[in-house]
Amino acid sequence: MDNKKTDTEALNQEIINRIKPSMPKKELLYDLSDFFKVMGDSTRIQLLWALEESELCVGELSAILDMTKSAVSHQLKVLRTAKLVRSQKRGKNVYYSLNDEHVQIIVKMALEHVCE
Amino acid sequence: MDNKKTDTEALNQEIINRIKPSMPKKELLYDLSDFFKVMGDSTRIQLLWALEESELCVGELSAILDMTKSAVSHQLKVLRTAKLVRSQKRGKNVYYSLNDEHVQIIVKMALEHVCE
DNA sequence: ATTATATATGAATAGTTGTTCAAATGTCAA
DNA sequence: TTGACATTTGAACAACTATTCATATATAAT
Repeated sequence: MDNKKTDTEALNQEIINRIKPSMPKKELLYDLSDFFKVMGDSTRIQLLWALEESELCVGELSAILDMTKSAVSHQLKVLRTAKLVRSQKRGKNVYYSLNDEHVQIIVKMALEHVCE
Repeated sequence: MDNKKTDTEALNQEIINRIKPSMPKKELLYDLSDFFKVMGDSTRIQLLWALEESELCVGELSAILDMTKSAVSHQLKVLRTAKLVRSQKRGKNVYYSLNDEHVQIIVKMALEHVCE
């Protein structure tokens, strides 16, 4: 009897058939990678790092990071859209604070990975 | 006596002076954001996800992800450079496996954030 | 040696992203 | 209202990234 496939390919198929259905669905996949994309910028990490210490307004964050208020505001919008921070207007200022407990733990984990 | 600054700016300076020195150094910052950048791609997340189940070669990964072997190989190189996977040549195949325990925990944490 | 298979690589391209700049909005004080 | 301050926004530009395609390398079998 003629096996259509070479034996290397036969070996593959078994494990492929087992793992392929256990892969995450597209939507979850995008949500996951989008989350990491948001974390994958040094400006945004600095913002989260600072906000871990205290609620801060845009001007203060801009002074702490040594960056334009505009650049900071743009990045805060990204963090807000990702629901990682929340904002609250008080007078002329807009105060930002952390919105998610997971983030601090994830950053800590990443630190352990990076510092080894 | 003449205060050079308005009172809104005076309020700022105190908190800025406290937080600014506690910010992470540039190098750590880049290491951190580089790590998240690597995770911030759905193809690479799929690769890590699959490798969590078993050691796999490029052809198998390419079949599981439904992607070109070339594209998979390119992304595996990124993961290898980031030391998230390691490779081992056996015969004609190159087998990849996870190289870091932190990653699985971090992905799990990110999942919890994303699925709420 | 030649052929087939497995993987890696480089160049090219299309798409995405972060910062800057200028301008708009909103808030308070005089 | 006018002016000063705080923040947001949109457009533009440069830098980066993921995939494709063609090709190169390496291993095994004939």
